[in-house]
Amino acid sequence: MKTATVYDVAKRAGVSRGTVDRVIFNRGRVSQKTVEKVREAIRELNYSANPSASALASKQIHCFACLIPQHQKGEYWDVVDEGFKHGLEEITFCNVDLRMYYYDQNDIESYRKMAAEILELRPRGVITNAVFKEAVTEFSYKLKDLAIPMAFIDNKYDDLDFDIYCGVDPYNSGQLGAYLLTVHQKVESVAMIRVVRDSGKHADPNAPRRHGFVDYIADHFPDSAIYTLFIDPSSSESIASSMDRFASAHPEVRHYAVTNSRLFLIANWLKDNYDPERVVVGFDDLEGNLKAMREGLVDFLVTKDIPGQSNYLLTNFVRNVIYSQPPKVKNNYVHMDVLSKMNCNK
Amino acid sequence: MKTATVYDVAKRAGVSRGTVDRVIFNRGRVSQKTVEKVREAIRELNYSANPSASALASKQIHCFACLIPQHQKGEYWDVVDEGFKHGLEEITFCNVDLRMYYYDQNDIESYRKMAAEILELRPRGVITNAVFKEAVTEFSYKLKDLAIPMAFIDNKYDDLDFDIYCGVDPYNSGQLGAYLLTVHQKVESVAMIRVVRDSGKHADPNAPRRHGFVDYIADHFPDSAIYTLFIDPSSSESIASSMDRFASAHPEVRHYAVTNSRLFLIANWLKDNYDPERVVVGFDDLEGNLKAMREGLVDFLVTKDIPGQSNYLLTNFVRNVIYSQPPKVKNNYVHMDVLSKMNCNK
DNA sequence: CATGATTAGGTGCACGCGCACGCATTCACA
DNA sequence: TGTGAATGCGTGCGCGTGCACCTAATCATG
Repeated sequence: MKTATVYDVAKRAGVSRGTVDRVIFNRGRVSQKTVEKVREAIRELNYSANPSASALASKQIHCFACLIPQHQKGEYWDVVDEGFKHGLEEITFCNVDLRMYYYDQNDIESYRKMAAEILELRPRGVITNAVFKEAVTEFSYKLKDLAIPMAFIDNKYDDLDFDIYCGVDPYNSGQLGAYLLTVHQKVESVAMIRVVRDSGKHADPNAPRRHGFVDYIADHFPDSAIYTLFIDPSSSESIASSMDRFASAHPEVRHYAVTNSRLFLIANWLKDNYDPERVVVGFDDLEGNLKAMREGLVDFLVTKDIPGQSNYLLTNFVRNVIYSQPPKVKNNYVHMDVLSKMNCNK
Repeated sequence: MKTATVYDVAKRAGVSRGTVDRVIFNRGRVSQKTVEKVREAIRELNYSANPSASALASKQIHCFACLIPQHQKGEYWDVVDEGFKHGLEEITFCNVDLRMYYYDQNDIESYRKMAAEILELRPRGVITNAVFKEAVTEFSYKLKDLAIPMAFIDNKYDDLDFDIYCGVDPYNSGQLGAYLLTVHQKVESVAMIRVVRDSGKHADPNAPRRHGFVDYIADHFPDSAIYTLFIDPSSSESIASSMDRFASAHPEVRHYAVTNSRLFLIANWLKDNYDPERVVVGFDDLEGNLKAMREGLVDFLVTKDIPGQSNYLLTNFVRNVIYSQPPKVKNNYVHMDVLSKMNCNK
């Protein structure tokens, strides 16, 4: 079965190809009556542009902007970034130019500054994550004024307007971590390791995951103690001493969970203080975390396909925007994956 | 940066576009010297055809054939099939016609018959899985004679010629299943449930997985007994009675593994004879298996992205064949995934 | 050496679309 | 009523390929 072309639509509507083109792209210069005739013909013939021909003919470069946290090599957002790069390659034929912008997770003003730059760029679409409620909300409203669609990656604010989202259900991921930490066991006390942050400024993005974790433990082991332990990522000596202090204060604790993505920070301590009885669970398959797992220091990692997620989001978002179609699924909750020493090699 | 076109290649090689075209598609009618000049120019300019323009210009329909086991709705190969369908949609602009052929897993002659039909069709490429060593080998040789490339899905024969493979490492998956069955526990005896087959005719495709499972148990629990229990998929009453018989003969066994994909066959028995102390592990996220997991009858499922795997294989294979490029990675070992009650909802 | 077949290579067109340009007709306003 | 601007619509070209068709040179053969 042959698909309809602009020419078919034009013939059916009794106009020329140029007019059909103007209607499709809302370029104006068409009378209301004609617009409706053309729309009708498009609907009747179920016309949609041949993507190959579009890409070939259009010399226009579709500019998209992405605003995510700045990061070091190997960190969580670095892997997200890779996924975007990879997705970009998949849609080369769409002539997409993806501009990356990075903000400082501890500085809401840096987010605002980058957001302003993006607004000036007037891209066809924007991807960002949910961090500073206030700043993201402002940004979202301004984008809406300019009719620029927006997508959330990794986490989102449900009350804002966005086209598409891709990420895991963080509360559920916390529950899964707790399940794996305690499966087939009796548990009396659990240590939950957090990273100190300049937390006055913004909501901790890991909070929902932590809540899932805590709720699961409380539900299934109501008599168990949950200790929270803060470590400072900027100093490895301070990490070791924090861990030492905790371990000697609570020698009975065998179950450790790191609810953020940086389990690798305590890998050295786990190695230097190895205890075969200890159970350790972490999140996200960063290279450092995987290394710790291969060394037998970690029992389970809860993760997901991080680059796959950003890849998926980008390619779908771009397609939606370029061909002005609504997303098939707005909220894409990615599948959580469990890694153990037996399946942690890519 | 502009990508090179055929025209650029032609200019560089000092020939015309038509000659470049003949070289790329091996249409002959070009002297050896010129062929090399053109190849050289292609390499230097890192030329690859613009997929949009190719798709637009080519009216040719690329016919591919796929030969996999016949199946019922919801079974393993049904999910594989879905992945192919989905992949086909992603590459609509490539004008691919994928013809599906199905054989009877218990009848090597049915494989031969379908293979013969495919040979007559002369497709651009063939996808199949490794089942009947003899028949697949014959098929592979005949395809090679016709210069038709071949891809393996799910499992493979390493000594045959194929372009690309996609599947899990089955031995490793068996090990992972054993690990999850026994993690954090002392194990004295294990039941391994198999499906009776017309096993004289062909090698059991699940053998490597079973070996991985058995080896892991033997390595980590040398004193543990491993019992093998056969069930007959065609009769649910016989399944129940087999299970009953085994359970009363070996009441001490708490660890059950189903090493094929049909854990769902014993779901009813597990429910009717529920034992909170029992640990159950299975393979593959078929709908029936997931249902059993949601009902709390199964502790872990080892699986992978089944449709994703076939989708990936198809899209890459087609691209390789159409643009006559070698695959980036020939052996694609897909990541194994662990499902528990906490992450078994899509 | 004549003749036809074969080999090596070039050229033109169509694919479906985006977009720049061009040409009428109508409208606003002096 | 004349004139320039705005409106409504049609046409032609080019994007990079694939492929059918054409030409010139070479070769085999009697």
